[in-house]
Amino acid sequence: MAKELKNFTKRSDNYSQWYNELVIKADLAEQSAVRGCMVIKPYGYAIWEKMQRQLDDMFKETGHQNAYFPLLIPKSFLSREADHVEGFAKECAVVTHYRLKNDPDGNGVVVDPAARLEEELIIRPTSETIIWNTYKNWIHSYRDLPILVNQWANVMRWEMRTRMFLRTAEFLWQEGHTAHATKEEAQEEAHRMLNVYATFARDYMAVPVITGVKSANERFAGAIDTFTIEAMMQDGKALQSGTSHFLGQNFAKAFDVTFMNKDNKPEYVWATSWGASTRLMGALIMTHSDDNGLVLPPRLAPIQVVIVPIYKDNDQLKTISERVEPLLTELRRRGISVKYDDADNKRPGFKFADYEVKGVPVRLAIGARDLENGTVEIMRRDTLEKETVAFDGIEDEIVRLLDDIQTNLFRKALAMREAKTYTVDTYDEFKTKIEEGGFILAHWDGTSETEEKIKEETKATIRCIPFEGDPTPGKCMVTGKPSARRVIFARAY
RNA sequence: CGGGGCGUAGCGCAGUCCGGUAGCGCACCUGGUUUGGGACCAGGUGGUCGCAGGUUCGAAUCCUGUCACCCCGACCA
Repeated sequence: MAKELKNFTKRSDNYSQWYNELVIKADLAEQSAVRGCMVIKPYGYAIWEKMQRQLDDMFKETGHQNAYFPLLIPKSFLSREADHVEGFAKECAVVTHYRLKNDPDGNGVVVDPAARLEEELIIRPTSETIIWNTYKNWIHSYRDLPILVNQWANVMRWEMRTRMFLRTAEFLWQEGHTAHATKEEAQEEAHRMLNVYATFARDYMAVPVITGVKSANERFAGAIDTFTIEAMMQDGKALQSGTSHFLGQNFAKAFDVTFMNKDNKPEYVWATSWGASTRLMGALIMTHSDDNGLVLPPRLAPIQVVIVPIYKDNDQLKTISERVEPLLTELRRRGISVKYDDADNKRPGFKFADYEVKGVPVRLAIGARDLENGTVEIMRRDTLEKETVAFDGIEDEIVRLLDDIQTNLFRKALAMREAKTYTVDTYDEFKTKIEEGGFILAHWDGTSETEEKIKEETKATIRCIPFEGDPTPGKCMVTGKPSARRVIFARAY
């Protein structure tokens, strides 16, 4: 076993440390010089780009268009919606000046006190306020509706504790902001976009998610309803991976956005917003990866197939390259991203280990022995199984294998979640079980007080009130009061 | 903001208790041999020891101050 792999922290030893090392060793990202911020490296960004492209296609298919709004938001905008301020005020970065000058004492530059802004600007923690301030000018009549806009942007939330991809001070995301003439239409939109996220998670990330609605405590600041997709990581903790909000008329009222309906009566506009961030990268990493490094689902892998030649001299390399050339062309023709790594400054063993850490789904190795026998060695990253197969017709085998890996990853993740999902009826049992990690289905009386008490005593929160699953009513495990149905509890990231 | 830790070469660390010429591994450079699971040998480059004071003939080491960063809590996607 290779030196570095031996030093690689195991999932079972320290899950957080394993995650951190993985992000760095797989070349996804690193800590930046700025507190709580992250540098996304080219390989990590390539994965994000694939996610972005796919999500963007799905947004377009559901009738949305992209636009861009400013990074800076006047402070007064943020205070218009009461709950919204409450939720974000504590974590906002604020721009107070617009100029620097040379330090009179000769110590570089200082903020020029003469250049103080009359009204401070907030670096957006989310864009509802600036967007609704803009929508006011866009919407006059029911004929202007709906507005279905999405923005790809960065936002900043000054978190006290950060972790790469899962919680960084600055993060990349998309935020959809829609405006509708009726309540029903807005509610439908919020559900539609939640389903887009759930489909994306399932079909592309191979991450099974539970869809549901958040309790009042966990609701987005300013929303009437927050819908969520919740995923389970391998340590049993929950990760909120995307949210969709039904905002009612809250922002329309705060920013005075009305339209004339068909009856020539003014009405407040109904709204939704929905977002998914680079946190999805964290979900992807933590769901599939193992003690050998990253494991990527083929549909999001920047490199789906890597081919490593094994040779003793240039003549051999030349023969192998000639053999491989038509295969590269054929795979690319089929839309498979393939890398032929004939770099001479790394030995094959190093390349094997390196692509494994980086999660490349399929690896081929071809050497003199294979040339003689008309074979090639093929390895799949998810199971690490290797076999030597006929070179002819390998394209079909690769296609089949990529497909199989994609399904297998989802199946494994789902099996893991099911194995760690428990149904519990008493609070005592709950307290024991929560220590093991995982999702707990339990009855809850629907009050914030009970939820708060459970959170304080066990660190577990209600992840969501699921849309699917057993809808049978019962009694709250804490208070014994009536419960409409079981909800999902877990400790969360 | 509370509680703990750390700061020494690009990275990971030892040296600090007990002051005496700055060390190790990885990486990097040169040459050679290698190439089917992270190669080996030989030689070499690279450090104001976080910063500022103080004690001392002499400080990475002792003292005072200060600044970072990391981990555990409170906050959160």
